[in-house]
Amino acid sequence: MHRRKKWGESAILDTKAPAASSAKKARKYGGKYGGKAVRLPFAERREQILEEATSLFAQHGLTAQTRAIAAACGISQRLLYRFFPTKDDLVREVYDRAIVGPFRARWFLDLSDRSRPVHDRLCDFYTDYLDVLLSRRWLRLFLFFSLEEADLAPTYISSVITKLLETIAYEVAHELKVSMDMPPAAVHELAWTLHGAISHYAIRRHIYGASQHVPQGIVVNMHVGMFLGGFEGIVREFEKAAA
Amino acid sequence: MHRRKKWGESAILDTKAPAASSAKKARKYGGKYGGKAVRLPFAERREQILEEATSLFAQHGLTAQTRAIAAACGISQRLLYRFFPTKDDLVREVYDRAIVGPFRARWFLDLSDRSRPVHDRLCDFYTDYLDVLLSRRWLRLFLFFSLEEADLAPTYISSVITKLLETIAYEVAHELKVSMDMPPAAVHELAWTLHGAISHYAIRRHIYGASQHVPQGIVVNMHVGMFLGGFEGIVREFEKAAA
DNA sequence: ACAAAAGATCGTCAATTGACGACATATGCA
DNA sequence: TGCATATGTCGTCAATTGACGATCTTTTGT
Repeated sequence: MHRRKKWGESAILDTKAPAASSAKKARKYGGKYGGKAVRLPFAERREQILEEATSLFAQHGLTAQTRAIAAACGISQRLLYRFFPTKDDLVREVYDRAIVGPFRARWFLDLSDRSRPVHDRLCDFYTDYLDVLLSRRWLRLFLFFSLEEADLAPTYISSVITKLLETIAYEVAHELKVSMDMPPAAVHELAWTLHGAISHYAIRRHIYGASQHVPQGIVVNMHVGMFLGGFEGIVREFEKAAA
Repeated sequence: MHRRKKWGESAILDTKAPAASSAKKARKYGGKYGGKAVRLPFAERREQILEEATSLFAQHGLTAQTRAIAAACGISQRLLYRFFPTKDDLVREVYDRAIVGPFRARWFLDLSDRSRPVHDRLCDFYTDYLDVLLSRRWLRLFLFFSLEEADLAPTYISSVITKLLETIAYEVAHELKVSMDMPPAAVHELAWTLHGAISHYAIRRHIYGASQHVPQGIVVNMHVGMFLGGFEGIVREFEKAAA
């Protein structure tokens, strides 16, 4: 937001909307349309719109303009409304696809595979999780949704993440042979110390532009090691405090 | 963003701009002005504007309208431009005041007070830090700035936080009597495991609306305990890997 | 070949929004 | 008292933006 952007020079819509017609507006439909866009079948065009909308929302927030999305697709703005009744419908579908969609059911299986050390399972899981979910695009989208659409984000958090936290906590407890006699909320907070630390690592990398120096593998290892190293002590302390 | 908001019913500017004049626009200046706002000295009005702007930016993002800010102050929109040449100038000053301002120099002193156990120092520090800095308002503002104004946020992170991370890491290393023969970036990542975990706790509380069940004091204790419990092992492992 | 369906565009409307010129009124001070 | 100055408002402009009626063009089925 440098000074006021000069009128007509949009920061987002720089792809130059499809020819504003050289002749002012003399002829109405002077024989031929600008008809440039290649004709695509319904489903395909719809995918393309969702894809471009996702990118633009991730870059500029949910306020990214419908005109910019159309320009990115190489189509007229009006055409968007043949696929989505309102911008809000488009926004919601982007949320379902790009936020909730990428979650992998396989993660739960791999995390529960007790034939491998839990340390390795956690490192592998978070390496994958960072690449697939905690990417720059996903994170920016998620934060924009959380900040601007308070009613959508919680859905995602509560259901899937909770299950993930419980899986992690119980797998670690099993390998360390400690019992977890604490209320569910406490179990969640315990697992959040690892999950939150790694999530924040992704946030500072992708959102704040920091933590670029130490390789990701080392960082993941450090976080997992810290978690496993402190886990038993915390559980014992919790049981002592509860007694 | 439910459906399309009806025209004229702004989600943000609901304070009804100071009387749109009952009579359509018949009389131009019909003898008396609407002159409602109490007259304030320059500096005082300026403070008020910054305060209201901060609140609105935190709630709705940096796109909150100048008209809404003016309405919140009970003044005309035009008056804002007597204090800030452009909206962008207002935004930047809000950043300096509300983001960078609240940082306490005292934190560094208290963290370095070796007459107290480092566990207590860390718990006290993060309790205060959560209340003062990682509040809902500060966090939302910081995230909006990070997402929408990529050039401002890094300033804050790099200078102050780095110093904080180093202080914490070295104080813990001193008490645990371990040497820290590792590159600065690694020291930072090490301290980030605690600082990031707590920051993320604040984010999920204030931004995602989660983690409301376990009392803050317990959570802080858990994070600090986890950090101290895993610290030594990680440092040793790092030294082994480097050898 | 030809009409209906599907894909795509033009032009425009009304609300929003940052900015500002012109004008009004209260306050302080000589 | 009287005017210069500081504080404040009105009205409006131009660019932006979601939405949509009216039309045009290509494809498809018979």
